[in-house]
Amino acid sequence: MPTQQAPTGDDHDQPQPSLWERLDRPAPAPRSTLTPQRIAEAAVAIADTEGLDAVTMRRLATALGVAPMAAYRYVSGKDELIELMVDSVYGGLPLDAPAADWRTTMHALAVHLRAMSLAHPWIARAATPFSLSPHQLAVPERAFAALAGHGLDADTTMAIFRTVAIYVHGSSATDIALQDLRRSRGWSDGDETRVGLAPRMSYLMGTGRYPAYQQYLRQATRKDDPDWHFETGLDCVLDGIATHFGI
Amino acid sequence: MPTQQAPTGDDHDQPQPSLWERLDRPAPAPRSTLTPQRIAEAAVAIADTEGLDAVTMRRLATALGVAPMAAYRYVSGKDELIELMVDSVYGGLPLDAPAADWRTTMHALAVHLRAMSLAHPWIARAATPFSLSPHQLAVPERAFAALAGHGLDADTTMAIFRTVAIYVHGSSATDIALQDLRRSRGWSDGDETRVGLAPRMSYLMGTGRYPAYQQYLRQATRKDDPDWHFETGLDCVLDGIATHFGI
DNA sequence: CACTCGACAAATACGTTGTACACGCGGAGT
DNA sequence: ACTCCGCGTGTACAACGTATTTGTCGAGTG
Repeated sequence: MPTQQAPTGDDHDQPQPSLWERLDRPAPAPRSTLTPQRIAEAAVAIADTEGLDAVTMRRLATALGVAPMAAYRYVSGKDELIELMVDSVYGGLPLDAPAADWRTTMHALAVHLRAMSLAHPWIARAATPFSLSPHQLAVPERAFAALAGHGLDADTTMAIFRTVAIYVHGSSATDIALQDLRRSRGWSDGDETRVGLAPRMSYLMGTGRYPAYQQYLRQATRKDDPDWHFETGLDCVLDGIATHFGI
Repeated sequence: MPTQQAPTGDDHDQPQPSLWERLDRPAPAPRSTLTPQRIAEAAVAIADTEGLDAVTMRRLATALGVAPMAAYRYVSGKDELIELMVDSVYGGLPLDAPAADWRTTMHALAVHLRAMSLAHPWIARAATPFSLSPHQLAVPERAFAALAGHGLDADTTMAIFRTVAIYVHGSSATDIALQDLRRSRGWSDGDETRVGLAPRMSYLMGTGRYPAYQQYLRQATRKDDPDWHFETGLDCVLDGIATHFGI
């Protein structure tokens, strides 16, 4: 029913709603000042607790206590909203003073980036490692500074940073994908996940087309240790940089 | 939550026969015009030419010449549709016979995976490198076979594959993100992109907060050569594996 | 101090999406 | 020949992003 509760229906009878009528109307609209920061923080909070898909212009608006379209004064659309969210999170990245050697600095950078991704599991899906936002740019800036002074040319420096950044980004994204699968299926620990995946697995292994993979499943002992995998891969990447460029 | 539709009572054996299991059971009947293969191919065709967002259940249905809901007989929802699309593309991956040494095999695998990602630019966004679909599983299977015989334990073997796969995936995803940005803004070559990005860039550089990055921009000469970056990073990763594990 | 006006938020509306549900048809098994 | 089951159709709905219109606050001006 297209009902309309607007009290201004027949105003020739009563020029304006009476004082009492006005009095218990919901709220005089506290005129909360909206800022990009507040918008970003609210959106990040929603994404952190309910996932990126829960970040809806309407949901964001109710979280901010404003009307659905209010945020459009500050962002041109949802894409910009997400850019804003990503930059906001990168703003919280700890960029400690560069260590003596490049490797320590790059390792620390990688660890911090990973921690950031895991704390905001939506960010890997929302961001490319190389967007041109102020706080994201601070990451290559730090890396370039750490790599300077080894006689590397600009392209090589970028290639090194790119390789590390991509590895960290992809590694976190992989961990998070599994985490999301778990959450969406309601599995808590690794064993429950294995049980949940068992039908699919036993079908696939039953085909006999994956003997090497099957052997891996039987012998592996660190399948549930993403940190070990992360560190091992990162060491590989850093070792590779060191030997490939002799630094 | 007691959520189980079970429209027909023959599934008390197994709750869900898992897409893939259903897939290679004998062709149900020639009388139906719709098959998972046809659905997957049509969806992939749409995604290839118009992007992943253009893959809509309705759009897919019209491409197949059927009613909007028809595909739901074969996939339980859009998620399964995308799984099907990804597996279909992986099915076209050339897995040539393993070479003598692991490095050649892994390098070839990486190159083929990259070619596949660039040919279907939506796939990096749609897939994790480690989904459990039949054709995707063939990739680690091949890698494990290539790495066998070096005395590596199962966890290490997986770590190596994981590192390479993540690098390839992330590298392609990065290239594609830039490509998408170009296409969405209508920029054709690298120069046009630079012109389009100039305002943003000059603002950011004007803040003076990124001296090292600014220097990179001045000195770099291979900014538009993603293949060079890919190969350089891949060589790093493979070198790292070789030295880290002494193989 | 009254008034105007521009900036901002509210309200409403539209087109599109994924998908639940009930229906009709047509060939295979009895 | 009749039945039944699997397959495609049609209709419907809630939720989404966002364009457009409408109201209202508060600073600037005389």
